[in-house]
Amino acid sequence: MSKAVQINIEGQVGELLKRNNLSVTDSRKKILQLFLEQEGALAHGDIEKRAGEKFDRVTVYRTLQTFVDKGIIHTIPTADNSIRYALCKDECSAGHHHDHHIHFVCNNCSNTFCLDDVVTPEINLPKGYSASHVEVVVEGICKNCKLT
Amino acid sequence: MSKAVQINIEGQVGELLKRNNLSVTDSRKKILQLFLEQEGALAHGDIEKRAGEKFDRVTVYRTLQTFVDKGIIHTIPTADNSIRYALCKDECSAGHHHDHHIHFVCNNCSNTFCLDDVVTPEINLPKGYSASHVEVVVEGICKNCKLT
DNA sequence: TTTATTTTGCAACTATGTTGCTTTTATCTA
DNA sequence: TAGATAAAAGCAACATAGTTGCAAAATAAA
Repeated sequence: MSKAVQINIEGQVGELLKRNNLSVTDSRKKILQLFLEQEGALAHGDIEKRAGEKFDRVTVYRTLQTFVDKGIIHTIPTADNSIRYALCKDECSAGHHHDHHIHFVCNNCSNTFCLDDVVTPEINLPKGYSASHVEVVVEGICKNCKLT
Repeated sequence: MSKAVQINIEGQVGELLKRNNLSVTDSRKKILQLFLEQEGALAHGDIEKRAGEKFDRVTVYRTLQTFVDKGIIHTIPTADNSIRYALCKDECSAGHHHDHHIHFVCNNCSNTFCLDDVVTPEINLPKGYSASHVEVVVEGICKNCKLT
């Protein structure tokens, strides 16, 4: 990553935290930075590793929970029972997530992506059922891994 | 449950195990019976509790894994990071699951149901992505919990 | 019924997630 | 900018979830 982009991300991080009424701390800056630098989603374990063993495990848990609560990141359930986290788009706010896109898990690189342009389909439920949220996770091969 | 139905289920259980080349043991019978008696899906914890503390935790893990491998049950990922298990329809076989239905998690009773009649929709993926499996989990209120 | 194979239970271990409390850090205000 | 106040981090201890190796027990086969 170029120096210019690096500086830009550092600027974004402080902004984003303040906009959500969060005090700006080292761990929050570092973890948020990881998300901004990263194309796909991150699991808790990834973050612990990539934060350079600088922060306590508990801090990572609490930071992620705070970010979810504030609508900065959202969770993605996957078949292997390991929750992934990814940045929300701007429409999300504290206590109110508005992510209607689908998620894609690559069977090759095992990265998880938000496909922001693919909205969740309407599901025709049987009589008596009513939906409040629809989660779609597609498994397959991502565009970086496809055979050309 | 009536006596007649009970006997019928016990019969099914042995059949189902033999058909899948599994030796018929107490724990397999008991756990499979739980699934047959149950409308919704079961989490690992449910099974441990409802098997009456008769079996070792490890046995439950291994039995569930065996059933998944043989195509007797399938897993359902949920947002709270607790995998649920449910019976497969007959089309599934060892190493080859064919479940194309969607799953429904009730926010009231927190039961999980397979909606076998609702097939997973076609998803239009961006260029470069290819899908091998689509998982749809709908949250909301189930037909047993709806206000009438 | 005996033998061979599979499965279970146990013990120990690793990983994952949570809670209470003290110390440290960030923010607010004078 | 320094001190007061509020928030977050770190630590320790704990709770839960999941795994592995191995000996004992149960099942299936001969």
